Amino acid sequence: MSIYDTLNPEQKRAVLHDKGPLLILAGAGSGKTRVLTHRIAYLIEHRNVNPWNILAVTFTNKAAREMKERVDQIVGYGSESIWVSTFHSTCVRILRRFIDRIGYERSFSIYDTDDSKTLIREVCKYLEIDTKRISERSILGAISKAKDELITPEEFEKSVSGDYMLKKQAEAYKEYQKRLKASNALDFDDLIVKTVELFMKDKEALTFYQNRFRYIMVDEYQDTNTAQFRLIHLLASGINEEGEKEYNLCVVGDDDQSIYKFRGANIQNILNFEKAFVGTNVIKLEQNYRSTKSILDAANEVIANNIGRKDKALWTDNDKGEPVSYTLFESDLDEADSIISEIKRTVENNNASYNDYAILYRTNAQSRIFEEKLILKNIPYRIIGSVNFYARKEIKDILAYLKTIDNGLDNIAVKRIINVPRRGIGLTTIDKVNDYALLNEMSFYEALTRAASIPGLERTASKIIPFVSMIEGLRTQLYQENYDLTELIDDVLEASGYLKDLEAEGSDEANDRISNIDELINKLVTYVEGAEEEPTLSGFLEEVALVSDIDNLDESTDNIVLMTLHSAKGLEFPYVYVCGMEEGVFPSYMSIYADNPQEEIEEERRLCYVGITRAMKSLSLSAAKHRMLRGETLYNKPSRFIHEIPRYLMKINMPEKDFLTSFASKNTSPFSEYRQSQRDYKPFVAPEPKNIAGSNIGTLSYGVGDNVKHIKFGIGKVTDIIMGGKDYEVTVDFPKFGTKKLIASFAKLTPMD
DNA sequence: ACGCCGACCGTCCGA
DNA sequence: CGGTCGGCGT
Repeated sequence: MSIYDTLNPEQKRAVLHDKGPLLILAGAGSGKTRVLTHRIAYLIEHRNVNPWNILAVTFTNKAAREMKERVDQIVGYGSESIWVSTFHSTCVRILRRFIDRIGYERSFSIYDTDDSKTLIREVCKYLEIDTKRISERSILGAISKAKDELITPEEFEKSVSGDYMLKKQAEAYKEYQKRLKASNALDFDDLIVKTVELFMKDKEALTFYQNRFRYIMVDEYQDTNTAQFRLIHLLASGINEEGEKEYNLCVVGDDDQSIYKFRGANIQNILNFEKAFVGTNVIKLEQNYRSTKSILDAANEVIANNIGRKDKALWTDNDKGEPVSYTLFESDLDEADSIISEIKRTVENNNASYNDYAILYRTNAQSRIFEEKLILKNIPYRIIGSVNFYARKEIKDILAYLKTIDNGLDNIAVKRIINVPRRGIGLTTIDKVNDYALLNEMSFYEALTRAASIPGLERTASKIIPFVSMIEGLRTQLYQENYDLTELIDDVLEASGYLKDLEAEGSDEANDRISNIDELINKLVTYVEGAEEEPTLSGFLEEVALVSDIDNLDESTDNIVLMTLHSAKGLEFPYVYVCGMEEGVFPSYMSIYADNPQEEIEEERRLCYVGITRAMKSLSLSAAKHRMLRGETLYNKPSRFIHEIPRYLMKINMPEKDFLTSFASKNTSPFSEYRQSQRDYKPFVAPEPKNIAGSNIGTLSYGVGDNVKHIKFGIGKVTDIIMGGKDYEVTVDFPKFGTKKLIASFAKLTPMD
């Protein structure tokens, strides 16, 4: 009996697939990680593939780490030479070696979103862009979108015609990119873009990696953007010994779990994979090993409302389990309170432990209310993602010191710390130095070194010089032999006076900051001790830049975990609570009022599908009749996604008639009718209660008077709904086809808003 | 140069 | 609501 005998037939086919492109459509919980790891093992042990020739790309460090561990457990030898890493780390590794070929220095900095924001702010100021009219946010969004699509500043500029806003965005993109280059820095998107650029411009570098990566696996393929697709395509297009292109590319994904369109994910990458790679083998993994029947059925029913999916049907041999629970609370406070009390009760009755639970929500802001209750009740918890450790001020400050030492061209880093702690160097001084630097085409830091000769700085030069010599001193130390990186951070804290200032302050907040800095020191020590190669300052800084909060999730700690639905992708929990299931919250109002609501709502629905399929044993959904958002009370009706789950799969914790009428209640959004109604007040008239009788066969998403769409008859108006035996009979007036009586479950009528 | 305070504002998801 | 920014006084 071999390890491959434990696989189901489809899994086995995927694992034993030999050469050529392979697309694995892996439904939620269908054991895709298992397939990937076994496939790697199979290639090494039975196809004599050198582990060195395998590249596996994931989206998070956590996924990469887990894959490494699992491969290690089943492969006899050589697992350490398999290259398993995220898109971004893969690119950084490649660029650290070859980026000088496209005109950057190999010690480049990586800018995070904060740095990008600071930079674009400078750019807007320089270009005199009125950020009231064109927000920095929208410019950054446009730049990021362009980069995701591999559009250069020059191409962007050419593509815009008369539109003022686009013209300004093009200008800003150009200047932004120029300044990144001057700072020898890459933003997150650049990591991919510049690697593609390198491969396009330098055949030698490309061939080097094509020869190295003979077998490529990509996880979560549905979330790749155009740039990432291009990267993978380039890498996989190597020539084998026989002079042929083999495309030994195996991608795993699920179009139903594509939830990152907003950051450029291109669903066509998975939908058109077979066209992009001729001769693709497609394997569907449709057996779910994770969830109960009830949970899986609910997920299937919800996602069935999306059109244009790859055809697949997830099933399970698992027990039916408990029905999905749904509760409509009075308020967000009740919701949080009740969910936490319920968890506490179950855990205290020894029926589960805290780390069996996840509370999922649409937006990070929703975590606060839970956190307050959890602290109050003294329950251990962990919130993923709300405030990234590395986004904290004190951490960013210390890192800026390290970046300045590492890459003096990094203007954002230097400017951040030039007056932190206070050295009496104010804005006017900084502006003068900056002007001088721009005029003489040098970095901000270099201008600082010449402060004494900058006109108008005769007085403040005396404050700048000690700063420069401090940095120089630290830098010299760094290049000494046997100098330990962990000493450097201590020296920075000491020489800058940063720690002394905090200690002198003595407030709770200052003490918090000190312990955060201690934590950063710990991370540096861990890095130095665990580094695979010689630990370097650049190495530490890039590890820090590319880490996400989810990477540090430790499932063995006995905590309730709270996170967004996005962060939960790829995870599973015995008990899952999805809260805030209200129109305007989930699906978000942004999607409801978007230019293309159909498309955006479908993405929200996929997110809902992801949420539901995280649950193994029990799934609880909840909504609140009203909740507080930015100091305003909103009245939202329950989410359409609740409505899309058939009634028979749910246990509803309220009277049936309240459940049915709740969907007809008023929805107030701060961005549309609500604000408007405050200005020109119209008394609110409740909509007619929908003509739906209580039943156990599911509810309709439309009522009498609504416009609905029929696949053949088009749009019509519902004039009557009657209960007929075990189904609804719906009467609809179609302008072109007249009045039709339709059976609801067959007719598939979709409501028009 | 810097700290305080009130006005204003923006609203999601994330490596 | 909570963060940021700009004006003002020291």
